[in-house]
Amino acid sequence: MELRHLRYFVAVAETGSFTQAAAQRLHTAQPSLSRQIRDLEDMLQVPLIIRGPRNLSLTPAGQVFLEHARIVLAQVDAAILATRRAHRPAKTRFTVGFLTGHEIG
Amino acid sequence: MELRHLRYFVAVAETGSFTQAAAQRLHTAQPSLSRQIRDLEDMLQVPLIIRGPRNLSLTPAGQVFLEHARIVLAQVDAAILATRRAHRPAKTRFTVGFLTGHEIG
DNA sequence: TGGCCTTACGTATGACGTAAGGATG
DNA sequence: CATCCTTACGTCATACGTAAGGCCA
Repeated sequence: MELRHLRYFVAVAETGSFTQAAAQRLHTAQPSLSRQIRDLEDMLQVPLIIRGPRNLSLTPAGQVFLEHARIVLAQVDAAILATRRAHRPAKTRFTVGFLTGHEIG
Repeated sequence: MELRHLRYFVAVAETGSFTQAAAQRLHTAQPSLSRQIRDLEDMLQVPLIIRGPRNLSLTPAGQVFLEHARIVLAQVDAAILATRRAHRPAKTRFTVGFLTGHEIG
């Protein structure tokens, strides 16, 4: 499993459509998206989405996975921010400089 | 960024060696691992590891990223467990069946 | 039959392995 | 010169796009 699967699944769940998610949010083709979601379900060995001809819905397991996936993706963003902040503490310079008096980045 | 990058980085950080991480934990070749870590640092635009000839150490930003990466990976595992449990609630069957009286999975 | 998802298939990006190179004690 | 990491390069897995095929109102 990779973050791509989480991003794709969240997009499908939130737009309620493979077509919408692919075109508007992921900028990819539907078949690729469909395949990745299928792969995700195969990995988990759990169906996440109930495909209807006109609309789709999440299984109970799909709703659980959606909540977790959102948290994971949010924490990845937080990790990036925190890491960059640790490297380049521009707006909190005193937290680095008040001891040694010199800058790192 | 993908989960692979987090897995690789954590393995390197915890073993303290590209060689050890590749052979013992990741079962891959060092050059591939080296490249993925480099890609990760390029994405973040933050150096994470200080390469020494005999040993390596983490930058402050690397330590921050390590903590976050561990959390993310742990939550992915938790997501998988929770999702499978939601699909196949064997040990808490009454939470599904006590209303409708029928089983899903 | 029109919209939506899936299957089939060819392409291409990139992850990986092998080999060679550079650096350090 | 022994060890570790990096660079170079060819190969292969697989993610992606296009086209065709169901399925259901």
